[in-house]
Amino acid sequence: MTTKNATIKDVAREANVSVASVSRVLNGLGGVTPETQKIVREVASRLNYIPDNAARSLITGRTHTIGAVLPDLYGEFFSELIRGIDLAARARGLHLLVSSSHDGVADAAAAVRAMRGRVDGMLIFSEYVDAAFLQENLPEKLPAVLLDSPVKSTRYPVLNIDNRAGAVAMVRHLVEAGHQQVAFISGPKTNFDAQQREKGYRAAMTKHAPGVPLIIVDGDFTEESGYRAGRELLTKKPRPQAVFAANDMMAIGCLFAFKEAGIDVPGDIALAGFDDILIARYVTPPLSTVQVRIADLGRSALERLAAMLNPAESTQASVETLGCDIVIRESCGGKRGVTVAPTKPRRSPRPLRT
Amino acid sequence: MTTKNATIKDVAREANVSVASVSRVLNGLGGVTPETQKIVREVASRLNYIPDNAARSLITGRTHTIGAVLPDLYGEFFSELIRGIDLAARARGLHLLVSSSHDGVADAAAAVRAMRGRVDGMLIFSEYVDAAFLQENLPEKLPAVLLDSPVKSTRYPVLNIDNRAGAVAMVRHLVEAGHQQVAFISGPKTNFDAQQREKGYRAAMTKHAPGVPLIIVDGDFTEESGYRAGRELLTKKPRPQAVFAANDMMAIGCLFAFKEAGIDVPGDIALAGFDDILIARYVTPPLSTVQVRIADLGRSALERLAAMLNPAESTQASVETLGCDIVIRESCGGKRGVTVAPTKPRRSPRPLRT
DNA sequence: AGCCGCCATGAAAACGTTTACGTTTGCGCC
DNA sequence: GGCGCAAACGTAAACGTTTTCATGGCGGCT
Repeated sequence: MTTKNATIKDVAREANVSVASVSRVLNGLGGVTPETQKIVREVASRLNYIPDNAARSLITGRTHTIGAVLPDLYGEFFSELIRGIDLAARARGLHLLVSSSHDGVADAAAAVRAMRGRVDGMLIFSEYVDAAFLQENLPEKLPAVLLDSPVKSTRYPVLNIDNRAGAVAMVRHLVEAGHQQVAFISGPKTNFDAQQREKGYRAAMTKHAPGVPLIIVDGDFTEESGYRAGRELLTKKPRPQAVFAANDMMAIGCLFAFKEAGIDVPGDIALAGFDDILIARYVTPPLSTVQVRIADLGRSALERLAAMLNPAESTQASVETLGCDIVIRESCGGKRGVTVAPTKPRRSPRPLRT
Repeated sequence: MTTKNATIKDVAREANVSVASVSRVLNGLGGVTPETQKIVREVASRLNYIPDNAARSLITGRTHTIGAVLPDLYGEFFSELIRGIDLAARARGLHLLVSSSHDGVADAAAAVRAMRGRVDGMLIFSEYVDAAFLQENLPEKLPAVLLDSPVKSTRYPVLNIDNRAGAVAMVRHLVEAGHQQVAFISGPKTNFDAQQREKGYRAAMTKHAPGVPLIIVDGDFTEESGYRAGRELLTKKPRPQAVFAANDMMAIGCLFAFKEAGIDVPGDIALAGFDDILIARYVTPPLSTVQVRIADLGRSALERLAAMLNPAESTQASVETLGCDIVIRESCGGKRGVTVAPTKPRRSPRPLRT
């Protein structure tokens, strides 16, 4: 056993051929006799030869690595997203360089810059990116795909979650289930998802419950804000028949406020959230919500990016939108466990470690 | 704007110095006049020069990247672990190459091999690794740290969660709270964590409730198996006074079985789990459990690895163990919300996206 | 005044590949 | 038997750095 790793030269010498031939064989370029190929392969595996990626990247200009820049995501959302990306990347023989937990635009910029030259393309998921940001921090010709972003770029494809349609579907369900007065607990004003969800609520109310006054209480996506919103809603007269929160955590906070006040859910008031976090099905009563197919988002984004890397596949920037499904559980008094929109089986709760 | 990126040669030419001097300035090696430094820096930033990582790696043999090979982890555990690793890596100027969702030894082996030459070191978290696996798949001299692994290696440091001590602490708490007959729902027989937790249960019972017969029901970490175990436990005579499940999901399944049977928790029977998953505090009653500081695990592992990369810091293989805290909630009738073991503030539930 | 040594700098080798280009070989065809 | 062509293979340049070593100049010391 030598202490240094074998290089292509070692293989060439040992196989009595030139380095060019070794390279040709190992990259399957052809122009080499089957016999020579056999010998080269044998020697290569005998020496346990692995091509040096740095040298290869240097000459080819490709790294076979894609970078993912993600914000400070929590729990399921983060893990599902990475899962989707990772699986798709592996299927394409790409590696995944991750930089997560970015809070603030400077942080995100640093992450993007640090990846320069290390990746062939980037997946960027950050509320801080806009056209100027990209212009400034992204190398001229680097392919990139934006996730869940309001940016409309002619250069980069954007993949969004159809928050608006999800919200519309849920409001429609609530109204059709007999709850005309649907109140809404909004998310942070600056958050893109929150904005879209509120738009969906407004649009759906206008369409499916025309003439019913809108009730909107501010929230910020935290359980705490949901709790406060819940208490506030109980003071409204007339009391709304249903509450739709812009995310599950707020819905849960709201649920606690109702419980505390002795208000029965769904008997006295119906409740629904958004995201379908794992907890949603474990609170009492289980929470109706809008499910987002996060892993799909990651997978689609990666495939989109992979297509850009391959000059053969012609691609153009576009904004694509991934649908949501509504999941009806007891909290809104619907038929239990019925899923209304077309849905895919979802990963069931599982142990942390297998 | 040229179409190609500036190289060190461009900078050298433009600044009327040699490439060597540019390199020296940009790497802060000294031996260059302040005036020259100034000029070089100016030119470099004017040309927007970014050193090519491939070329740099080729000559230095370092990538400033570490690889993380992870199994099919779920939700919080995965995201917290990555968070810990990522934060520590960023602090050290290291990049993170992730390969997750590995099921099976072949999968893990492929992941490890694929990282060859792309990373300076590896973090390996997989129940499939053993001494032979490492011997076979890991390059001779590549530093690596093993997470949550039974492997005792003289070559690689191992970082474990102190499952045993956590279990002991919880059993002790249950017994001291007046529940002598503590039953245990075990995890998968082959799972390292599950084994350690069971050992802890056995040891603690022997020590703190000597003479009390052990009651152990099989489970496999799923909610379903916890439910079945719960039903089985209700048939035991005498009925145990407390149930300790090897993870939270089983405890929750068990809780549902008890609810269904009209058994009050904690009135009729106390209940505790392990992991402190987010759901634990949202079920009714909130679940007592053992908290694992996952982000800490990731951070420690990375720092350990970083130390190995630096030849200056002398390091030797060792097995280190990270403590757990027990978190007492209503499900075991303890003083509500009291945390017994020393604990750190934990990230509170937060919105999926901020 | 001469010498020694240090400091700033430059020239060039080295890292391990891929690939453009040139050379040999074998073969078929006239 | 000579000629040309294609297939197989080799040579060497190129990629963009870091780093070793050599060189020249300058100041201080004897």
